[in-house]
Amino acid sequence: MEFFDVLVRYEVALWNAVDRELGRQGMISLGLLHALRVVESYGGQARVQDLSCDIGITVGAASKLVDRLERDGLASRSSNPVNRRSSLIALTATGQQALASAMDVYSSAVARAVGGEDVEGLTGALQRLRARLGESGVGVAA
Amino acid sequence: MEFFDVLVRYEVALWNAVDRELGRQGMISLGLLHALRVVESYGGQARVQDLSCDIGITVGAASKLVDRLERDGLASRSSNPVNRRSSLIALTATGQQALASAMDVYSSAVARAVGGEDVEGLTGALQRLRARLGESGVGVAA
DNA sequence: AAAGATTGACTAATCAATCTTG
DNA sequence: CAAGATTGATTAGTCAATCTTT
Repeated sequence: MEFFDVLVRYEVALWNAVDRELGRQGMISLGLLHALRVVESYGGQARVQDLSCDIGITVGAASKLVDRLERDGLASRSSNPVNRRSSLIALTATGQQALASAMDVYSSAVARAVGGEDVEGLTGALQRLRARLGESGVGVAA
Repeated sequence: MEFFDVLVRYEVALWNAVDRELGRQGMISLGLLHALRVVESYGGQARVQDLSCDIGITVGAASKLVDRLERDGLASRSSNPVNRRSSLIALTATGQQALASAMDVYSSAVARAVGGEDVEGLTGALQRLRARLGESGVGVAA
């Protein structure tokens, strides 16, 4: 139980700190950066569902998120030739630019935040826990 | 960097899973539970600032959160005799009840989610990182 | 003036309903 | 009908401005 509290508090604190650091240096918000990284990870073939799943928000929220990305010129939808129900989302040149410069600030902020702490073991433990969560059935309809 | 991604993804996934579990069993949301626990931790003497700090939201958001708690009959403000600028927030009987029954579901959900995994070392590591974050100056005006 | 809180305008989530394509 | 996405109503957050008390 204690574990959950500590995890949540640290995650929130780290997120907010990195987000403020991005803002102070004139970059996009961490929320947007997070989204752009997911889009990039699909190599210009991301679907709304992919964002929803990888970011951990609902499909509706992901759809509106893509609206904002398009409105801000960071990404664009194009029709999927294989399946006309969905569209494919790719970064624009502006989006790639914004991603790259924000990543510099992000990387150095995270590095500074964790300091010399050995974080590899921690990362592995969190990955195991994530796999465990899937198997646990918590939050899934009986 | 990888660390940050893994941390955020796990935290979001765990939060959502526990929140769904609470909902499925007719309990208050995890966000509300989180707030009630903070209020309780101050023993009926919580200020808006305390919620803001402990939850990691702005003071404005915390003020509105307390509005909702009052509206739903879970907590109430009373005037602080020592300092009339602030008021003191305490759980109502209904709030204590809601907290207690939600905590049962919450505890068993978290326990089930982490399974047999040894989480003590992990908790300690996260606490060290949190202290480290404060010292790092990330997200603080130069 | 600073500390504590509140409010208003705006931005992002949620869920449920809906529309389109397979 | 199922899969994929969008939309509308509601709920929570952010920031900046304001009000009261110290």
